[in-house]
Amino acid sequence: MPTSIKENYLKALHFLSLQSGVVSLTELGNAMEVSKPTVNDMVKKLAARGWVRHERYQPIQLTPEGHKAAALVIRKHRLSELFLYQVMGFGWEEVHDIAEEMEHIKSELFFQRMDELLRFPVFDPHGSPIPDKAGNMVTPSYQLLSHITSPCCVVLKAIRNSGTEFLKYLNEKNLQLGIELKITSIESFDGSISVSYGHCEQLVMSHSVSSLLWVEVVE
Amino acid sequence: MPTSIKENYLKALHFLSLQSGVVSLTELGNAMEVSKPTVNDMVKKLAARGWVRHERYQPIQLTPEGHKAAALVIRKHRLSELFLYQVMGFGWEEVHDIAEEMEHIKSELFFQRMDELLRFPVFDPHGSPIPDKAGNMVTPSYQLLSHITSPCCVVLKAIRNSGTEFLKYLNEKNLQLGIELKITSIESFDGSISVSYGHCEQLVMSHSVSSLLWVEVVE
DNA sequence: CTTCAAAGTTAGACATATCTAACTTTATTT
DNA sequence: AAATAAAGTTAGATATGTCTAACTTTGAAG
Repeated sequence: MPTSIKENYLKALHFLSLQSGVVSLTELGNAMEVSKPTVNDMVKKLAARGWVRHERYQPIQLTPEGHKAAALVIRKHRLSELFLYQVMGFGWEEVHDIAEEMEHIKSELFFQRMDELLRFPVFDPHGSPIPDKAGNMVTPSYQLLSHITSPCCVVLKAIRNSGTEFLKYLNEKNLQLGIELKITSIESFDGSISVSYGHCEQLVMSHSVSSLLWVEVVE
Repeated sequence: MPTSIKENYLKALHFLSLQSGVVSLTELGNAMEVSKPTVNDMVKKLAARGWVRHERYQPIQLTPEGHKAAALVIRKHRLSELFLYQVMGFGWEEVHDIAEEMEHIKSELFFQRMDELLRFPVFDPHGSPIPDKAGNMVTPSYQLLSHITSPCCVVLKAIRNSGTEFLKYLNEKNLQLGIELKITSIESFDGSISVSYGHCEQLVMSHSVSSLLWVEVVE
């Protein structure tokens, strides 16, 4: 049985290994805000349970079982977020922190009922895919708004960061998932992007904002 | 901050001290299913935090702060039970175990929203009172069905034990809160009670069943 | 191809929550 | 009042998750 601390290590390993597939001890330690010896010990325990592969001085890799265990925690997290949003009426900027606690509830019944009530949803309130009971999730091929190189129309599909502050910023600007953004200009020197949408004539987004928004180009 | 383990000790202390106001180390150890030295250590920690009063070789007593801390955990538990029952559609026999996990969620926002959605309820699905945010709860003056001495009509108001097995038994017999029971006879030698209600002509309840049902006499 | 900083490991420590075995105190029983 | 069982305490051990300080390995730069 993974303790909730081990579940958090698994989640961190999952997200950190998205790019290269492997994770360094130091990276994991930074993500979990613990020292290197702590990570080192924990990685041994995770390896003993078959969730990671690790050889001395080598980077860490999640095993298929580790990936599945991580996905099932992420499933609980994202189902919780959607439940908080849809059933309990929380704002999308409030759900992450509460879901961070709910994801460690062990009762399978609880999440099964949630899943049913929400009609087996595939996306959470931030547009992230919800893994199914087997730990599989869809992998939409969105692009980061910051990667768009020429003016076009895009639809906002997902938010890369579910931190409260950033979501509050989006609320202020009336930016919700599904909204259509018309890109009017791209400043190549600082990467800022001007968009218009809804009742907003022009919003200039810095690169640090546009790099957190997943979009889909409208043909 | 009480860890979830300390919260469980506080709950146990609350329930065990209902009768006499004090609790022995041994009683608490039995309730928590831990050894006496473990209880002894924990009691020192609880005392250090001001939740219990304890002198060597003397019984343990919750302080007012301890009582309040316990009541706030019980509040989270009972709110969760009602939420699971009313909003999520669980049966009253399913909610206890899930609420046992939910009660340790720290987010105040979560329980505040629950409270609002449920319209500030005063009783959980088993008829137990829900403490308010200050830790105060109503104390209804019900009687145990097993204490009734002469045939009369009573209304089932609360269940003393929220264990799954007992509640499933009540489900089978179609016994719900609010139902009116006509007591037709009382066997003084074994304490069994015959009742009729709803579509049931006669049900003979053993003392062990009737001593778990809180009722109110109908005038 | 040596040097050296970054990455990783080891050793030893601490806090929490638990245990068993042995000892002390309290209170009841004769 | 002495004996004794029950209740409570102490001592010493274990598991988990964490730390700092010191040491080793790896790999990149000169």
